[in-house]
Amino acid sequence: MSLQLSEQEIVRREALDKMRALGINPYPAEKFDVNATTKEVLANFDKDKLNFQEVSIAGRMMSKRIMGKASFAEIQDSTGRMQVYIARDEICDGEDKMMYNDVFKKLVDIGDFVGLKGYVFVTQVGETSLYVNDFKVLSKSLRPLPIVKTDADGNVHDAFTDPELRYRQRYVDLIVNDGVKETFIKRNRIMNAMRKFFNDKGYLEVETPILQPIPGGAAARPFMTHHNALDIPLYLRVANELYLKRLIVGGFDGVYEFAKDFRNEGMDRTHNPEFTVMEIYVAYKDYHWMMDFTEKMLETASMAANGSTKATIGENEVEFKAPYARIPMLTAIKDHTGYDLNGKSEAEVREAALALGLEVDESMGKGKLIDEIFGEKCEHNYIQPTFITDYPVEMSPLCKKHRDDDSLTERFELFVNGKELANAYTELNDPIDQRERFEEQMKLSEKGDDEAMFIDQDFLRALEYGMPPTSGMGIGIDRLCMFLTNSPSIQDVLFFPQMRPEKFDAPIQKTLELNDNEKAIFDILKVRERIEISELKELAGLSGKGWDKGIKGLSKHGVAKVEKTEAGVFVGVIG
RNA sequence: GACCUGGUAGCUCAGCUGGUAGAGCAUCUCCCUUUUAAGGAGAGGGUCCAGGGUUCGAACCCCUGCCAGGUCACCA
Repeated sequence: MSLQLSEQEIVRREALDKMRALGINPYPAEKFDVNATTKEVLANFDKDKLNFQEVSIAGRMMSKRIMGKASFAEIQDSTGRMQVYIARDEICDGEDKMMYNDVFKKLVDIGDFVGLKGYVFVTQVGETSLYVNDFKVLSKSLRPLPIVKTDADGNVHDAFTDPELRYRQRYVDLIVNDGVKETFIKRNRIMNAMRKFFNDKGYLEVETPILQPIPGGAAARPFMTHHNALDIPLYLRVANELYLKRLIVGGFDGVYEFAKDFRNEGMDRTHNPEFTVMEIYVAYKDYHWMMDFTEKMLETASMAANGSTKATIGENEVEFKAPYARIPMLTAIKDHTGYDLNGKSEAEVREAALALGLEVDESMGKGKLIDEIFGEKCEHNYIQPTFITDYPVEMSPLCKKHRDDDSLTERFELFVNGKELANAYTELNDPIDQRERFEEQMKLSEKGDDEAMFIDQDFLRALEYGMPPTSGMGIGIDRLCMFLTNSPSIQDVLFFPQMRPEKFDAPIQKTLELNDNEKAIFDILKVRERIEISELKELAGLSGKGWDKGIKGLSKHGVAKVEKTEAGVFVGVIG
């Protein structure tokens, strides 16, 4: 081990050894009984009632202010931080002042876990604090934490802000940055509220396969993997739609799943290769019903997150209170471009797209063109939650045709803050129509569309047994959390966003400037690691002088070592 | 994938037209029983992302690469 340790890391390792030398276990096994959190104490302490007189708290030491025989420190637990007062003669019995002078003052560092017992009081300056009379080391921290401070005016000093460090070392981000935990707690509250909303209606939470032989249910590029025992390719799911509908065929009235989906596509502020989607399917409903349902669900989620149906998203104030505007797609296009595409031919739609300055190509059919116009000219305008309804049939191969117009489908997407949040259908349950739609997807695939859907024969078989009229909806949980926590990047609502793997330094051959002789010898040693000296000399093929200089140089650099043993003289690499 | 910006001490950042590295906090030493981002005084700490090039001399200029962030494209 030739780890490059910083001065501060060395100091902490030395402190660890000194603790052990003093008979203090820096990593004790036994439990430490906690009977209060800092949050409870700060919220409920009343100096007239004299409550919290036998308090036991535990957490990380986050600051230390030593003033001779007494000190102030801050302890951070899962709920927050509070100040503690530690006086030498309180934590040390009799003459032995080791616990204060050595352990607390010198060997305990910022970031160490400690357990503290004592009573709560208010200092002269008016801060509720713990008067410590017992002090125990619970776990030593070997790396220095960034020290983030907030002054009386709320200004943050030395904030830990580098996004790369924050995402790669989320644990540090969570320790030192206020508000990070809150985002993830809200995420949990949002999902719990949705779950309760569904369960209260009697819908069943289910789990369906992530490893799928056919990645169906969405137009997206899948991740591929391989199962050894079956010797078949498997895909990570891009959606769970087709499996959930099979369950509706099977007789459930409502099923839902919070699912991780995987798409092998680009990454940016709103896309992570793995992401969470909630999909729900309810029998005997249509997309109008689903709009009512979605509104109420979001109202509930917003209340759970923020205690309000209003949410601030960047510059915008968004109102999640139902009902939301419902605008057919062609109306939206007419509103924002002036073109009425109702009943127009593909050629006419293409003309309109060109006139609007869009890039179009021959492979784009009418549906794709309409979608393109909407995406470019309309989408970003919908800041307040808005249902855009009735999409062209070509764009929606799993959606039932519109009851009044068979060039359209009974589909809606919900837009919030100019971005798509949810997608829903009156589900296609006509197995013959479904087979034709899949076949159209095949044609697209043959034309070169690499995300056209595969034909899922088993799914078609299931539909042939009969699926009740059903409405289904999918919502991006990460995006919803971004909105409800006002996070500008998906990375802020994922604990561990995908990053290029970090390279950890290989300790060997760093900072070393080897000359040619040294290099010739070292190249052999890298492979052999330990080798008899005369064999090494022969393999290196150097002149007598070159050999001599090379091997001495390597020893001096500390990368190789010559050892004389009973069995002969050996050269080994020093890791 | 294209373009823009950045990578300097544990953290946040300075570093001018190139002259061989600086601050605050953290760390270490000493002094001090109630201090509020910070008690006082002093000290140590750096492969300036990596590799090449230009130059008497490079953290700085040029080239290549790595990593990250942003914008766009692709994509729900």
